[in-house]
Amino acid sequence: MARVNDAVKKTVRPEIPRKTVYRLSVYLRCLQRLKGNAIRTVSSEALAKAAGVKPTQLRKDLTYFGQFGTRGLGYDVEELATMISDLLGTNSLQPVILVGVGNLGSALLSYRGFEKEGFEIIAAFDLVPKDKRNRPRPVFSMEKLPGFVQERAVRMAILTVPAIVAQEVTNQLVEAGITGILNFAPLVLQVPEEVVVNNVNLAIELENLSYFIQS
Amino acid sequence: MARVNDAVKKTVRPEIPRKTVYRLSVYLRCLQRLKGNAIRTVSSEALAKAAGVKPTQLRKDLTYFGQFGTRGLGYDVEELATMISDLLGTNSLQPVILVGVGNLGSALLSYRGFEKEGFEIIAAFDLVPKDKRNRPRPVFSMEKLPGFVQERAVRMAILTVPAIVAQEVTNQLVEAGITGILNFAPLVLQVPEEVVVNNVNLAIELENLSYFIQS
DNA sequence: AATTGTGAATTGATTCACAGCT
DNA sequence: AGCTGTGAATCAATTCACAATT
Repeated sequence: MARVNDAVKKTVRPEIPRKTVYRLSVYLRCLQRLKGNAIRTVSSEALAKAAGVKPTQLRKDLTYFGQFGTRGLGYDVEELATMISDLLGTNSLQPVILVGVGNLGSALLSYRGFEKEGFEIIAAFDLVPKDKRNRPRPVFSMEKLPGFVQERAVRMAILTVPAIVAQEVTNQLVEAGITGILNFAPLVLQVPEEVVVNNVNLAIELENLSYFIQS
Repeated sequence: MARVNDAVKKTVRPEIPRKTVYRLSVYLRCLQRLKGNAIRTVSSEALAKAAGVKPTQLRKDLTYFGQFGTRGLGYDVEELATMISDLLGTNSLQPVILVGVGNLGSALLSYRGFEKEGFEIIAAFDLVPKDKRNRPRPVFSMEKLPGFVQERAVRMAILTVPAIVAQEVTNQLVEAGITGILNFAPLVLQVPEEVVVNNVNLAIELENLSYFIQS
């Protein structure tokens, strides 16, 4: 069976490793801290140490996107922070919706930690209408979702529904135009390839710890 | 510069990739679902599909720990689930404490999703005493922590304190005998090497999505 | 003198290909 | 015949080593 298109090779995109993009976020946090301390310049060594990686890894990560340092001197904190922020698309506040207002969902709704990182949960959706007391955001019924997403041009959703309905809700989200899903349901979501899913599973994180602390 | 101990090779431990251990948790979830559906036997192909990986990866992952299948037949669902659960140390309910009862901390405290996965948050700690209403668990002041951890032989902690105090609190945890930390604070914790830290950072997950959904 | 940027080397993870059981 | 288990091959990520630059 001859491989007809061995030479075709996906397409030209530089293909940045996902881990590199994660680390970019970590670097950004460190840079923000430095900026807060009025530090203007940082070497790859110092920044890498703060981020918990090796200096060469930091430099290699950055070269995927260009050259940002000055040899003999290091990186300009402000400038590097801006460039990473631009890259990640977090310079402007991004609207996010949350779907599934159960225990964890409510929890995340009242957690304001996202805002200073460039994200705002602008609305939540659930099958069953929720008690309005103590809710910092509107909770709409699911039928309102498609219209809302379109109107407000929302692209990202936090999914905190029970596993049994997660795939179905995901289909609705995709249908509505959501292209990024932060999934807390413990299952593997099937999505078209233009949609990105990041999974967070706290039980799995605990299990993982559990394994590594044994003996 | 001759490499004197090229032959020495760390030590004998099989050195399981961390990603393999994560996937073990995913396999376990899938097996539990199968078990719920009264399915007794599964092929690497079917299980891998459910877990969102390639069959060879599943098989390779398992071989780190031994041989569990029957050629021509597949794996016994029950048996494989038990062996993974044993391996992860989640067959017996594990006590976990939570430190930092702010927004996210309270959220996780009221989230009961851990229990059916083998973990129980048996107590929470905070610097400032908390309103007791609506709290499903006791919230103790930090001074009580060392005694509690020792008495109840707790080894794992969920850390949801503000970043500014996270390192200091971590030191206290390590001092008290905690060896596994699930860290939600957005910084890199310094710990002795026998202590394992898993980081969960929701803002970073959103940022990462944000990057990948661009254009 | 200090520090970046980067090909080359190395290390690690995944996938292939098939031998070995049942 | 079907499916696992695994060494070898491939692919990807990290680290090294050093040339280039300020």
